[in-house]
Amino acid sequence: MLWLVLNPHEIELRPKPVRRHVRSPRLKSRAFHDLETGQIKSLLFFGALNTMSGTPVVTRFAPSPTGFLHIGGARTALFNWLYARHTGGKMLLRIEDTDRARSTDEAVAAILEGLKWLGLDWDGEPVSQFSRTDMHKEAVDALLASGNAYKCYCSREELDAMREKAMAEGKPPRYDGRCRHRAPDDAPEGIAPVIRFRSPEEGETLIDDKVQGEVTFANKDLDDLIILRSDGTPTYNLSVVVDDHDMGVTHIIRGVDHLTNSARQSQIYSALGWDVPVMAHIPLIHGPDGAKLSKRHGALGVEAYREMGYLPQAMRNYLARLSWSHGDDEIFSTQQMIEWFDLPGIGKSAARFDFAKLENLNGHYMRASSDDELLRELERSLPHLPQGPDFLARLTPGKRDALRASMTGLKERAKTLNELVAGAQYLVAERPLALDEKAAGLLGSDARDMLSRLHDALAGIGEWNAETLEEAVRLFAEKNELKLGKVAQPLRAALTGTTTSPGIFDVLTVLGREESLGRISDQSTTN
RNA sequence: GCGCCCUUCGUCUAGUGGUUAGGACACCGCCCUUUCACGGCGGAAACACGGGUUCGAGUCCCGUAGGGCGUACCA
Repeated sequence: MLWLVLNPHEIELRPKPVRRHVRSPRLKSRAFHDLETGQIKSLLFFGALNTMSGTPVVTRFAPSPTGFLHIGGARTALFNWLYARHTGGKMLLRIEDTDRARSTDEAVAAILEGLKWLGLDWDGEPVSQFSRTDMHKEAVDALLASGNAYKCYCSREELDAMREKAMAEGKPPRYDGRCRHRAPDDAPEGIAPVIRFRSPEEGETLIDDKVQGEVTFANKDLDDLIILRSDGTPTYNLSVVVDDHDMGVTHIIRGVDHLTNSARQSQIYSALGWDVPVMAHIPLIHGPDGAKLSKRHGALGVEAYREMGYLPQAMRNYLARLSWSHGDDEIFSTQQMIEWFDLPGIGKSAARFDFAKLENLNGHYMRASSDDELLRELERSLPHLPQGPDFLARLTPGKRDALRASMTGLKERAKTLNELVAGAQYLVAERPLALDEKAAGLLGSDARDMLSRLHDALAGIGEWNAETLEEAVRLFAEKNELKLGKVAQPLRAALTGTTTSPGIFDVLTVLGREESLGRISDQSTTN
């Protein structure tokens, strides 16, 4: 809850009937329209109740489409989603595209795609804030009519000068209110005015935030903000209030960078005679070096994480643990996350993004996946992975079977899907295999001699399976008075071109007799 | 500059006046072992600093330092 503390003088000055003005026919009809769809009604029946007011919880995620969905936005979306799911409420999606110059359709698509990949769904259709400007303007008119807003004719030059002057005097840079008391008939010629909100000059505005606690702002530090641009389009702080109110948002969960906005919005809510939703301002995510997240420190679009081979469930789990905790629990299913998530579990300090931990979690989820699940996930992801398309092109049905058969051994050696692809390269490689440096180092002339003898020993095997192969290789090692490692490592190098792979008998089995013997032969002295 | 917020191992965090300050990641060592992993066991590692309040402060208060956010006709 937020509320506004007005000084008595301010209240007297203002025309009182704010409530009547805001009930414009349009706003009212919207509300009825919602009721007619039956959505509200069904919510009342089936939705969990917001303990604060007894109404169903409605959260929203409201990104601005000026770029991809970055990691901070993704976590904000996750928290909103989690809270809505936890309470049995709804999460709405609203695209804050009122800045036409900076908003793009590509960004909208990227945000939607990012949310879908993360597995965060929303209720209803995404709402374009820009499409609702008529309604926003009506609220501006209502504010104007009630005396809670006024026209300002100051030029940008004047405003800049104002700011510089205030800075020089060590005061907060703010609008000095010079048009605040201008008489309506005192309009300068030929200047398209902006509309400013008439904010209280004294007293303070208190935000009772579910995460930040009670935060107080002196009203003298909050200047008269522009709510309608000179081109007649509404600005963010006004639009947000109107939309959140109209869309029935009960809980606003967003980054702390909005805290000051919330103070101003709280004043607008009051002037409009509306209740302020429950607020929860969550800490931001910092880069690994503690500085603000930037493109160089992990503020990548979620699609970048997909390209790095992370699993959505790992991302969800990792993101959930940033500034939120449930005791010592570290790894939990999405279902548990929903059960456990609540606002009191959110801390106030910012968290650094740690790729090492994300990777560990990702490895955990890969290992925890069944072989089939992981194979499906990999196939879905291949188009997005750097080596994916090439790998996919080589993945014949037979090799896909081999991949499936090798998954158990492969997945515990990979922390990302990219590592999984790298580890599976030997399955799709063509003879003769290229050897990496370490593998080449393993294949001296002694080893190559040994390989030709081993080739002959294996060629005579009847049934080609892990058991018979292990028996044969161990026997071979014994006869040649070699430790198993002395045989297995060169064999691995010949079979995979690397020094790292799943168990060597599994490799032999999956590759099959012909391919295995061929690869061994390729590296033998006599072939 | 001004306003608001933050500060427990390197990192994410538990902790709500009395704990040997716990867990996880990362790191180090050992075990397992055909490689690499996985797994198991063990280790090192923190209450930013200074004042109060209290019989007793990581926990409450004040200050200092450091950090973050905000300060637009962006959202």
